[in-house]
Amino acid sequence: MGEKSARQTRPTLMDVAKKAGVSRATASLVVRKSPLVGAETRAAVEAAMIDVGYVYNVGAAGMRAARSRTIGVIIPNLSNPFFGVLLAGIDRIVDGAGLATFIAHSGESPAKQDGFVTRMREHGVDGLIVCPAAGTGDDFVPRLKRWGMPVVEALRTVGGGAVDYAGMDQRGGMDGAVARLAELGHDRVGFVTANLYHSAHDERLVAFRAAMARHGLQAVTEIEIAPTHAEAAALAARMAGAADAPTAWICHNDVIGLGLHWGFSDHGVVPGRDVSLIGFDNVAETDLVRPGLASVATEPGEIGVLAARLLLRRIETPDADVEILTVPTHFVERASVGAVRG
Amino acid sequence: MGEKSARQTRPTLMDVAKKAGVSRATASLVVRKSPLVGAETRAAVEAAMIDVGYVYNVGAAGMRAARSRTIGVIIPNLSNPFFGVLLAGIDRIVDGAGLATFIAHSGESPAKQDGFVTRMREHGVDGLIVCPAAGTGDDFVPRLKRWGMPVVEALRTVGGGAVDYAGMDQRGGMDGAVARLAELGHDRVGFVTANLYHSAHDERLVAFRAAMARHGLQAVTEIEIAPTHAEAAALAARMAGAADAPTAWICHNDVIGLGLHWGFSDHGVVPGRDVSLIGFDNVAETDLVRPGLASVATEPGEIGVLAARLLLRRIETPDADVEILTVPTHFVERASVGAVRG
DNA sequence: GCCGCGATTTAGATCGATCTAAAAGCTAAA
DNA sequence: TTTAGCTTTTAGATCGATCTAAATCGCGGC
Repeated sequence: MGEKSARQTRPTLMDVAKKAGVSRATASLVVRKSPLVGAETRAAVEAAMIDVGYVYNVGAAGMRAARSRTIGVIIPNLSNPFFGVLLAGIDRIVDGAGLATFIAHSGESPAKQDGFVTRMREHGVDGLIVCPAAGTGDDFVPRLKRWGMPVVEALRTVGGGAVDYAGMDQRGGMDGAVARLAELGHDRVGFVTANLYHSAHDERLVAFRAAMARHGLQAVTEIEIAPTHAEAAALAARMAGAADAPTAWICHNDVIGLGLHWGFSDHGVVPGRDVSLIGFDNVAETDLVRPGLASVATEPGEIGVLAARLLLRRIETPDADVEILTVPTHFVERASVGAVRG
Repeated sequence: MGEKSARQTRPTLMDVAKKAGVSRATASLVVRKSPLVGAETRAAVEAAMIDVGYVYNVGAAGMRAARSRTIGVIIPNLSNPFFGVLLAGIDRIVDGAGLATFIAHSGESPAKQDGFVTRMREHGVDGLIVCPAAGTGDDFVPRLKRWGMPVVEALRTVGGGAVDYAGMDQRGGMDGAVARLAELGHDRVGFVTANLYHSAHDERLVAFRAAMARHGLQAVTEIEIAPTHAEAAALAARMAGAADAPTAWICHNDVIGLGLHWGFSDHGVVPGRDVSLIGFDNVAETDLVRPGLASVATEPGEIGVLAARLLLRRIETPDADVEILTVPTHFVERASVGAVRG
């Protein structure tokens, strides 16, 4: 207080230049690490920068250079740790490349998502990584491309358009899961899917049907519920006493899988003995329940890394060929899976 | 392709002004919703904006106006869903105020955290919400304030300096937990804390001791471990057979609590019957394990909302009095807690 | 008809960097 | 000594908005 009456104003490149006895342009070359400046000039400017406490102004720089050194990420649901890990993977690569990340939480709402896209455009982000909210319209990505925005889709894709994509190969893990069930003698297998419609939703369902057909099993039931622990537990309660219920269940994700586990256990149906359960995503909690929940492992962190790399490449070379990257998935067996009771 | 050979260039306020037949300055007043412009002029400009497909350039605006309409958030660990919920709370308020959020993941590393602070300053964020990484030095916040950066601490605080803070009142929930244990006849209670040193770590320990003293109980053991499921399970394995082990455990967080639950269960020590367990944070998973893990409920989303409000206020009025906000916590009983075995 | 006053509108400077194109320095060849 | 050809440095325009201070427009009162 009172030390300076004027609102404090940060030193600019001009101040640095003056201090170092060079021109603004030369100082600018130094901050950009251009090879054009002489060694002693560079040293003098760098010393001056420290001396005056210079802080680079990315905004001003980006204005002239027409790039913000900023990207945007739109995530549908931050309270799912799965997306937290994805985000951490993205951040690692993006930060390593010297860019900063805007984050937005769509809450699975396409309307909110559109709002964020506008905001990101206003902020002039250099590119966007999107995991589209369930129910996103087919025109979403084409519109972004029409605006010249570099885009990468992660985990989910909409509209089937030609756009870079980083996701997972659902089939490998699904096949492993179904194969194991077949081996254990299960022939009536149910699938529980979520009522959020997006590409991963469909892919897992399709992968399930394909794997079942491949192993000559019949899908007794495909049920769709809201992906919450409580809804899944309620479903298990209904199934616990049902005649001709499947002897094994595969679930769209671990939230549903853990919920079924809860519901069955509470009704005296022991997973791994009376019913077999398999989830998807292999989150940390699958190890905590007794018996442990078998699950298909996916690598959200790795997918984040790939998505970020794709985006950086797209920003660098906007006309590069579209690339689709998938990381493999694999079945992780735990005690929730057992031989069919006979 | 080929429609325009020139690299596409976004329309500017100048284009809008020309289209509407007004000056750049007037158009600027319209986008800023100034009451100075006449109704029909405003309408004409707004029509022109839509007509030319105008996108506001926040960067350019911020340059002159010396504010970026941007804030930064530094989070220690995105894979913990607790922080995801915090982030969602922050985002809701910040977005509502028309600002965008930069997010950074320190991974509990003070060095990475410093790097992010630099990046945020370079981007000219209007303020910062920080949940300081464990081990952050006492000078961290004072340095930020010296730079004139509006700061709010969330969940954790370092250096005890005068700075806005949004956190939780650990004592209420802790007291509820200890009171219930006393009522059930436990008199030997252990506490498991984490080896990550930050204010919340200390607060919970202090709250534990105070509550124990208040209820005339003795703290048999205070153990410090790495906060992972596996470490906690290993601890439980060691304790399962130990003579004079506590009859009840309270844990720094649910990760440790769930890990103990796992370890005890695997060694035939049944939570709620042979030992009582209480966690902290009341994450969704406490309901999934059998018996359910009792826990102290905290509200990360609510804390995020408060932190965001504090920051917006601080940005608005930099000289406002420092405010410390805490949301109450409360004990949530589940079957992992039971009467001491006689 | 002229003046004053509130309501609108505007020209021009400005924010802090980058870009372009040209100037200045330097060495070595003619 | 001059010149060609580097390397290094620089002046000045520029990005797209906001700000300041002044100009312009209407309109009622003298």
